[in-house]
Amino acid sequence: MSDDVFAADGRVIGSRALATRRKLLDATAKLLQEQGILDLRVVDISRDIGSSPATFYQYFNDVDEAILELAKEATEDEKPLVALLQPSWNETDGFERAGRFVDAYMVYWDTHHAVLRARNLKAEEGNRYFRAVRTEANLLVMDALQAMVTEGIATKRLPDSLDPFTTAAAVVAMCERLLAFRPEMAKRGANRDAIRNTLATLLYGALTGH
Amino acid sequence: MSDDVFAADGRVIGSRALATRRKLLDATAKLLQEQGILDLRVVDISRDIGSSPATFYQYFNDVDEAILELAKEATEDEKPLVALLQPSWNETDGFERAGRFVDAYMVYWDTHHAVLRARNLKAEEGNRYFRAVRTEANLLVMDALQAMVTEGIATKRLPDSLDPFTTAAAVVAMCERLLAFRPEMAKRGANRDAIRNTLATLLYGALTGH
DNA sequence: AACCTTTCTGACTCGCCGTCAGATTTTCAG
DNA sequence: CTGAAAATCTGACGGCGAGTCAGAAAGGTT
Repeated sequence: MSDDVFAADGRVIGSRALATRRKLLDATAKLLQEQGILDLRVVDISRDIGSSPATFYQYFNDVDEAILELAKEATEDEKPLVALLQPSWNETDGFERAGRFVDAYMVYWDTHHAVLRARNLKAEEGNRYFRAVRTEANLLVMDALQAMVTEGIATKRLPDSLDPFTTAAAVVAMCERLLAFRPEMAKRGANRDAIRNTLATLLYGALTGH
Repeated sequence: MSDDVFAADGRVIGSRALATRRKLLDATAKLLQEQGILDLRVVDISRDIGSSPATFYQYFNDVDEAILELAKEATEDEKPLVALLQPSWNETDGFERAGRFVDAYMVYWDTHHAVLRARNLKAEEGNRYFRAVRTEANLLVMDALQAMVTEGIATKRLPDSLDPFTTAAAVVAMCERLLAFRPEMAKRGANRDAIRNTLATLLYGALTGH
């Protein structure tokens, strides 16, 4: 397997081109954050790196392809989260570790929220490539979460009306979406610590039954 | 206060125009569902009702305005959900009532998911009007949820590390987002009943502490 | 029927998308 | 160092959808 990066026409690209491609990706991420996916235009991305639209199409067939690449890069940053779930949380340090997981998740979300939001929208609208990337990212964490729930059910701390896979999905869903609400919750008085502790309490309860 | 409906230029419209406006809203909802917000074009909406783009602009300043109207209509359908949360769930019938709430929420979501997704995207991207509509919709249910959590903390069934407002937000977040995952979860073996029961169990636990 | 009001639309300008031929820059053999 | 080949970049263009407006069409009133 090769680490070569390809242009839109399939040829392998050199270091100058690689740098241009990188600048395009960074500009895409920046504008996605500033303007949102609905107002993201290839013209603006190109202009941002002092180049012409044609250059963008040298490296990506369309804007989606660039966003997809960014989504894949974001997935990389999700991998370290798994370590915070293993081994399973126990009664001694479980709640504290749940808090650390939430902290790490918040940093991850803050770093990538514009890209993740775009990824999720595309996935929900049925785009297979974005679905695949989202599923891969979610499964990373969900495998570990699912194992925790299964263990909780086996030791009778959790009711067997919980389906482990669905519970894992629910936990991911809660983390993702609650953080999307944060700006508005802040206006209504819920500060970062309240959110952190509440989320940690809910996760600790749902995953371990303690 | 009047129930008059206005055209984009502010004049009150008659019954023929009202019917046209209705057709445009219905077509917008349909195409939003079929094609997603990223590919929603005024040309298509107009064509769908056998009319010209100019007609659309008689009634809405842009596509957002039509979607906002649909989002307001969806909020109406959320109101009945509140009744399922009052009075608070107790040990006798609580779990069963949680299940009924989840059922109703699923129907609500299935009916309006395309519009709600668009509403949420716009709200998350910072659009104040969509934020206001989303907040209003969420508060409907969250007020009741928050009361349940406050009661659970007062009776020591729930830990006081939970912030009632945040917990209510987390519950709404979980419902909303988990349902968005549903199509993919189905592929991995989680059927409707598993989702329903898991969600009901999690809600019952998080809201009442039972 | 003549006139007035409401509603609809053809036709236009503008800006972005995506393409391609050719210009520019870099590489490297001799 | 030089000149030719390879890699990279871009000006300019056709096509399409957004949004506007003047005037056409439909409907209502007397």
